[in-house]
Amino acid sequence: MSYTIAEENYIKSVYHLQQQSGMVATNHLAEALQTQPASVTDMVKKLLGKKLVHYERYKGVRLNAAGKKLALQIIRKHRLWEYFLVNTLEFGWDEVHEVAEQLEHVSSSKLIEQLDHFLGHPRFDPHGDPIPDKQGKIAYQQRLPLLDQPHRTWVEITAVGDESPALLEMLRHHHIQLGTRLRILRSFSFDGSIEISVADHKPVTISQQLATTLLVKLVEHD
Amino acid sequence: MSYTIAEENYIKSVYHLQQQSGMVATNHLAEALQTQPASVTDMVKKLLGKKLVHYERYKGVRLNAAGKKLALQIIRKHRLWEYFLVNTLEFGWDEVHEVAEQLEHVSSSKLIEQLDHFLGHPRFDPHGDPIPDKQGKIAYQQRLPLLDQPHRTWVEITAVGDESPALLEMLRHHHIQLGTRLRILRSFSFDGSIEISVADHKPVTISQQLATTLLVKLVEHD
DNA sequence: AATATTTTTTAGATTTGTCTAAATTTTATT
DNA sequence: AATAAAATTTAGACAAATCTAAAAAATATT
Repeated sequence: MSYTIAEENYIKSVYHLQQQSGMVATNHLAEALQTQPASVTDMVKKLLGKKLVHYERYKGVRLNAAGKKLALQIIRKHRLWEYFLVNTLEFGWDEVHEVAEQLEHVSSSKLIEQLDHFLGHPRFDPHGDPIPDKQGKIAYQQRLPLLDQPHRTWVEITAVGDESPALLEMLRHHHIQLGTRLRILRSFSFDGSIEISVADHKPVTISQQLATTLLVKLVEHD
Repeated sequence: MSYTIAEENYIKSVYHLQQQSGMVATNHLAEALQTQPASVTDMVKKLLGKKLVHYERYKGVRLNAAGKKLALQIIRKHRLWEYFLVNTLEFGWDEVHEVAEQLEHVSSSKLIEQLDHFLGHPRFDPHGDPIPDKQGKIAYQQRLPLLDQPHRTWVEITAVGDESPALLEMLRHHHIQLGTRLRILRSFSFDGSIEISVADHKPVTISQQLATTLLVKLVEHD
């Protein structure tokens, strides 16, 4: 079976939306896809016909096993291409989404497996989101807001909460990227900002907003 | 201006067909695109509306300057992706066309320029066809049938006449690829086959058909 | 519980790219 | 030059994916 670009985009959106709310509402999907609720109803019926979703009138959609499998394949392609764009073609983080949206719809299993091989089977994309493997299996990793972490404990950046150029600029300024190790030294109650030390550089202060956007895992540091 | 995949495929086909016959016939295009003549007429009118072609009823189509420019951009993308698939992702020659047909429609000028840079600005694709540069300029190279070349003169393979797996298998068997140097030692009138020496290996005999499919340029050999 | 509001679906229309069948024009043949 | 054959275009239809406006169902409010 092969699917149209529109179908694939719906499946991907349902997947992302149902991570939060078990059943996805028509209006919610319409907003995510920047389309009209009536169009969503039409397409959902088509996906039901193709046995990719569970659906009952007025109740919402949910992927079935086949739909989930397809969603993971598409997300795998999207994130592998993002990794390629950033690591091989030297794109910035903030420039990859739109292009990956197009590349993810190219259908060739050989292409994607060879790309995966060439890239060295990466498990996380440039934003820290996991890349499903060929079987759809996802590697999990802690993604805790930096702000909530205990002081003086070493942590490592695992993901970022948004993909904006503004955040990228900020992180470059502070020499922070995925995998960077740092720890909180103290926090300021005045504005919620925190003082951190990145690797072995001298301490710097970052805003509460930034500290909330950075996601980390706990690490043992030597 | 941006164009649909269908429009891009028509433009590309017109470009290739008009290389031979100045004006492209409706039936000819229909056959190349595996569609009906009536569909071609419809689309050609649309391309006329977008000012990409010259067209007169019952007379045929021809690209104008804008159409040619677009065609060269698409061909550039197609051939750069083919080069990538063969040289970076280790595809065989004969496996790339279908995938490149999809990749060529991804629209992002940054993508294609970064890809070109990563690949080292190749000027010829894996079949020996020239890759237009950013401005649409094409590098020319001799493409003479090996069969017609004078005996004992060194030549270099510049292109191949088809993209079949069968030809690829044949060339791998003889250790021949693009850039390989060889010369004709003698020819046999019985079946038109020729004896050649490839690089400094011992002489082998190849069929007339193969010798016609291999395209070469003359080189000075030391 | 009745009514108002929101959400969702249905009905009917539109655009893109295609099709078949019939009509028209061009080209070839007698 | 008349006629036959081939090529091309027109007319009308269809599937995919979307839209707007109206109807129906579910939810919230009084």
